[in-house]
Amino acid sequence: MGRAPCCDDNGLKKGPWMPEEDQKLIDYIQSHGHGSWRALPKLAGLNRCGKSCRLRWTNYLRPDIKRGKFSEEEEQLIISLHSVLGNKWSQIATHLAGRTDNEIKNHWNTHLKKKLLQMGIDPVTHRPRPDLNFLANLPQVLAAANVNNLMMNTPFINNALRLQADATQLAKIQLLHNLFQVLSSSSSPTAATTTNASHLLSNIDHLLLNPLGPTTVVPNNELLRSNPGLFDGQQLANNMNNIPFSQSSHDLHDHYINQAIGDTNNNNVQNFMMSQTNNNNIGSYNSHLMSNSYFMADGNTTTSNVNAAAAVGAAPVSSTSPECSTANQTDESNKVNPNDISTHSSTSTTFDPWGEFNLADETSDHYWNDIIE
DNA sequence: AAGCACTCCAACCGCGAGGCA
DNA sequence: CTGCCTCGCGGTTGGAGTGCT
Repeated sequence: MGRAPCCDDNGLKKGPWMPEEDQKLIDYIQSHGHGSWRALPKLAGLNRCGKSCRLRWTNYLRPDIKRGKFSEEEEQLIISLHSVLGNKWSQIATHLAGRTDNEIKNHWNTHLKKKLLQMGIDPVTHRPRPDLNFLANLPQVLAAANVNNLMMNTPFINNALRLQADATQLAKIQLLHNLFQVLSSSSSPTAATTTNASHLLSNIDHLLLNPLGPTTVVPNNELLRSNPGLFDGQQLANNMNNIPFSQSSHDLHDHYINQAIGDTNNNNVQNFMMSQTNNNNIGSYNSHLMSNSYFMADGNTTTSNVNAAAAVGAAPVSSTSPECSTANQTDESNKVNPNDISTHSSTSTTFDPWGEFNLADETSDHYWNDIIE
């Protein structure tokens, strides 16, 4: 019923193509075009089904196919496009000249997916993975990110490395946010805890923007005393098992990027980024959001991000299009319309959200490593 | 050198969309 | 409107290649 007959039923050849078969296919298509793929094998003298011929031509023999290793730029573009389009390989392929959907799909499954996973990024959602397996690897990721921080001070920022640092920063944010949730949902909170948690939560917006910035402080000893299990690894793990990476965090991320992205001409954003960079935090939280929205906070754009944005602009993904209705699709409502780039504002702040808490000396990643370990 | 495990990618499979009678 | 047919897409597989013990 409506299905092309299986090759098996017709005694047609399957499996790898011989050079002679390739040549017959090339010769025929070059002189006649492919026409009906179903009819082609007979006309070309091939003992193959039309489907097999079509695949061989489109994935291998087509003259405009570019072979060889994927460049760094191509990889970045694939990642960017995948974050927008999901597993729409054919759509992604239209933006990489000479690459086939099959090739891109293979490269994604064999290389890029692993790369993202190693960086603690969920290859489906392009967000940091909320699971504890990632947290178990966080110290290594943090160590790697510290090395990468140096490279991120260069004008031409490597997007993959940026993503890696983003993962680190977001993992911290996630940890921070979940700690607050643990605090605020404590079954027997002390008055001090309640006050502290309330204060923290009321200022979480700022904390999310600047969780480990120059004014980083940690809760004082009273907070720790009243929550003896708070920084206990096992208890933290148990608690976090029950707390999915909260959507509200995502919303806050997007909220802030929407503010920041509109301010690429505003020195505040650049100053903020610089302050983060100078404090070895590189504003990667922002850059994650920027990369998700295709633009960098410092006003620079990477080729891949520009291309991705252009791709979206050129071929908008409609939520009503059946082509784009899979579960894998990224939520377009979270994306920033590049056309809106001048409509937002950002503020530079010196507000200290930790307020009542004592300053701590531990402002480095070691502090976080210790918490996690 | 042999055996095993793992990686990579060309090719296949099954499904759905769309055209057409 | 219905059913047949073709095409394209995304997921999966199998085997060649490679590295390790």
